[in-house]
Amino acid sequence: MNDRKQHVVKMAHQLFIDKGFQATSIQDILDYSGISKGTFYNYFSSKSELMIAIFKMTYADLEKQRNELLIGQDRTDIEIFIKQIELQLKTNRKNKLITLFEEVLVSNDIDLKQFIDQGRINNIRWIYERLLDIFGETKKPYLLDSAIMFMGLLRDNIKFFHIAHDTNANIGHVVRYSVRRLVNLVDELAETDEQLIQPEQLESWIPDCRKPDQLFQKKLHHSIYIMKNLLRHIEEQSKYMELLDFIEEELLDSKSPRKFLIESALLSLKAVDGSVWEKEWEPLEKLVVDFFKTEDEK
Amino acid sequence: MNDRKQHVVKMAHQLFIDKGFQATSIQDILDYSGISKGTFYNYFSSKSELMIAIFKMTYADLEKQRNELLIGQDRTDIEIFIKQIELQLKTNRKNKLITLFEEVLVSNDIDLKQFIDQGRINNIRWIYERLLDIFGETKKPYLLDSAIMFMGLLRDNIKFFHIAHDTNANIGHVVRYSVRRLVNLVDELAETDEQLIQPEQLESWIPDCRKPDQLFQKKLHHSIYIMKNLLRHIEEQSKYMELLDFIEEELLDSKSPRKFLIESALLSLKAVDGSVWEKEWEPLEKLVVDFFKTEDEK
DNA sequence: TATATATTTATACATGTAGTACAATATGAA
DNA sequence: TTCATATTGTACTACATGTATAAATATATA
Repeated sequence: MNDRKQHVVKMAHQLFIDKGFQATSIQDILDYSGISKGTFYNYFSSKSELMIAIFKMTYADLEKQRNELLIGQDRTDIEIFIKQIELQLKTNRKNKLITLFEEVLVSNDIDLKQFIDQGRINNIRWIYERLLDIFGETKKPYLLDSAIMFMGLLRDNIKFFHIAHDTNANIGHVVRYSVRRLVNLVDELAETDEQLIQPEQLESWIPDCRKPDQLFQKKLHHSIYIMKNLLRHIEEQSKYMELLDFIEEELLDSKSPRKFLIESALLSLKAVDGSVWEKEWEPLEKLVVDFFKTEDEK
Repeated sequence: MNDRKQHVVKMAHQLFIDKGFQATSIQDILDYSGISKGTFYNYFSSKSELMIAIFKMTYADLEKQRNELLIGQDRTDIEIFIKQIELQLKTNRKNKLITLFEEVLVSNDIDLKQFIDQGRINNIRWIYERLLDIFGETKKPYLLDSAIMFMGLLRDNIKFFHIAHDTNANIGHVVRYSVRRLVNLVDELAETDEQLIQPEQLESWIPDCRKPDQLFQKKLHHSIYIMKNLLRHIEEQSKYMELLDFIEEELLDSKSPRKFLIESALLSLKAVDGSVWEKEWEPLEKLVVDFFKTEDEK
């Protein structure tokens, strides 16, 4: 990434921190960083992509600092873990990451959502592995559950502590309180031998080669789901339902989906009236086109 | 709210559930519910206001169902609490409330944010009070912390359980697992005598300093409800109904209720005949007087 | 039934946003 | 200097929220 681009990222991040993601327009970013629209879209294909760049940079930095805390230290020392969590919280606060996450999670941008979700899962995984360091193999079956619940209770403790005391200080106090709950949690789970989610599940959550495919699946399913709902009050709905089902099946289950059949089905579907319908039909068609484009490249 | 308006709310809610709040344009709502733009803006001043209407309706319904579960039951029975939590989760899922909350929290609409935040705090308070029923006064100092952490860990348990098993079923299993953690949490906090946030804090969260407190709201609503019933067999009832509605709305929803208008409305209402009526009119007037007295003190 | 009042519709309009297209211009290395 | 690449400026499309208003329609009342 060149200096100029880096500069835009920095300026945009500042604007996002000050005004929020949604409230910052592209024009704001252009003015604030002194570039033209053309250059912006040369760098990033959208505001979302710029956001991803910001997240990536911030998280790379966090990870680096986080690992530095471990250098030459005892991995089983829970005090180091506490310091790492505090670091993470401070980074979050400094960069308004939580707020930006939330904003972004609702921005109708599936790619961006995917990115954030993956980030969260990575974070859970990091905590899980640190807990494995600290509590040892014997507690392993309970540590994914513990990691998940720890993140949940920590987040809300921070949130409401902040509301109650209206201060950013004393975060350390909240972290220590929450970690004590975590320790108790692990002990109790081991004692009663209760497990909600197996740590092995983590492996299937990690990004792998099938990920883009899964994303496509999700998008397709979502699109078709919505269109089915729209059909509810339309005559001949069953015919169109069948067409939609056929497209989904042919694309997801068939080894070599028959392009001509799917295109014909799409055309028949286009005949349905209504502007809402039309607005939903288009992305479906785009999905199909993209599907066959990448299919040809293989 | 008249039938037509109700119909619009219903159709819009469906669209929000299917496509999300942001992704649904006003035009979509117009098409789907078959009204014109003029009518829409006659009903609601914005999409946000429509959203508030949806939230209010859904939550009123949830609260009703939730209380019905308690009728004739033992408040200390944790099984009832579990049923109530499950009900809440099901309502959330059915109405995509979590998603809509998140969407709305970033919509640059202060009133809407305020509304949602208050709703969350109310929820915490409700849980706190139920925990007080279940665990008793002796555990009181730890129950607000417990309520907060319970909400946090429950939410994430549900979320990741859903990711892991890709199913909406077995919510009950997750709830029970989480409630067992809650019980252990309360015990442990009492044993080690640790406290993060004092339950007394709740009181300061409830009244948004500009809005009347809940007790006042309840009293007002009750008083107006009774008076409306009395009006049933009286001529010009609709005029008086409107006056009553106006008073309630102006006192509860307006940032700076117009004293002169409310007093004038009260005077008009006094004109209704009947000794029973008079007996109900007086407490209402007292409520209003008290309201403006405390308002002036601020 | 006739008339006044309120509601609803249809349409045009103002404003703001994201993103595209493209010719003109600047920059920097061979 | 030349040539490829980066950048700019401007115009354009498309779509969104929300306002304004005259005309049509429905409702209540006398």
